[in-house]
Amino acid sequence: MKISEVAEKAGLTVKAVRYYENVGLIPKPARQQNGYRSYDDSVLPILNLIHRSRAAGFSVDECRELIELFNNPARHSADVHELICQKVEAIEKQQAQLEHIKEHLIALASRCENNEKSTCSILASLTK
Amino acid sequence: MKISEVAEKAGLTVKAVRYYENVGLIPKPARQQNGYRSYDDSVLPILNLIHRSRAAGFSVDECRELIELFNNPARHSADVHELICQKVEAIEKQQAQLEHIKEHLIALASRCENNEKSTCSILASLTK
DNA sequence: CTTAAACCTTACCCTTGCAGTAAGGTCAAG
DNA sequence: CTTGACCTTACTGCAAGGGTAAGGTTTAAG
Repeated sequence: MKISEVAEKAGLTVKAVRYYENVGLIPKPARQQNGYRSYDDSVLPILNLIHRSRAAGFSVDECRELIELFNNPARHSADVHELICQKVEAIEKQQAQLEHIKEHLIALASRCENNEKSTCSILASLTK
Repeated sequence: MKISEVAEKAGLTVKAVRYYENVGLIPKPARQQNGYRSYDDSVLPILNLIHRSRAAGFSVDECRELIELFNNPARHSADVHELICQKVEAIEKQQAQLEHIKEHLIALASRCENNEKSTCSILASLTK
């Protein structure tokens, strides 16, 4: 398989696949005579794992941990469970922050004159 | 005022103040004989605006828009209101995404064996 | 047979919002 | 006189690739 083919099968871009190789997430593939990367199917589970966990908000470094667990036959499923739960907590923290900011903005907006004049209590409040 | 003084008054780092100058958010200040930047109080409202709106999730470019409105005596307060509301909508979009991801992760975790064995339906699901 | 499209390669710059560091100048206190 | 706390510019780095250049290859069509 050439790179565009694995990329498409995994739902990734060619650029991304080469990037994951550069940062060591996936092993360096064999090369054809012409220098083209030559993949076999064994890379697909890892690429799928990367694609899905990136989409689920994991950083590339966190993907690395997941891949190590995936590659480790002596892993405990509880370790994977733990990683997922940590991510859920991180997301909840982020949600709380966003909620906080949103409420602040809504409070600002509600005090706004919202008309064609230049007097603006939002700007007044933000520059104080 | 020297740079560390304005920075502290606005709750910013010296680095950040110089950065905002470089990207044109604040005007280039006068210089003392020794080359040190010399600020007067007029920069403080702008720095406060930057500090608060950055904390509220605005990008530096969005801060630029706010500053332009702040500097424009012919502004309409409705325009400021509009910017805030757009930001609120963006935050809500982000919240919805996070919620989506979180639910996905929770669903994964709930199906996990969560024990000392290596069989892991999370990894199975992510690599499929 | 030739050419153009569609691949592939490496390598470098761009993004965001600064922080860190180097290498140096300046200023006040002890 | 020296130490320490400031200040200056300038360069590098972070995340996670995207965009582009400049070139080699292959394949389908004319």
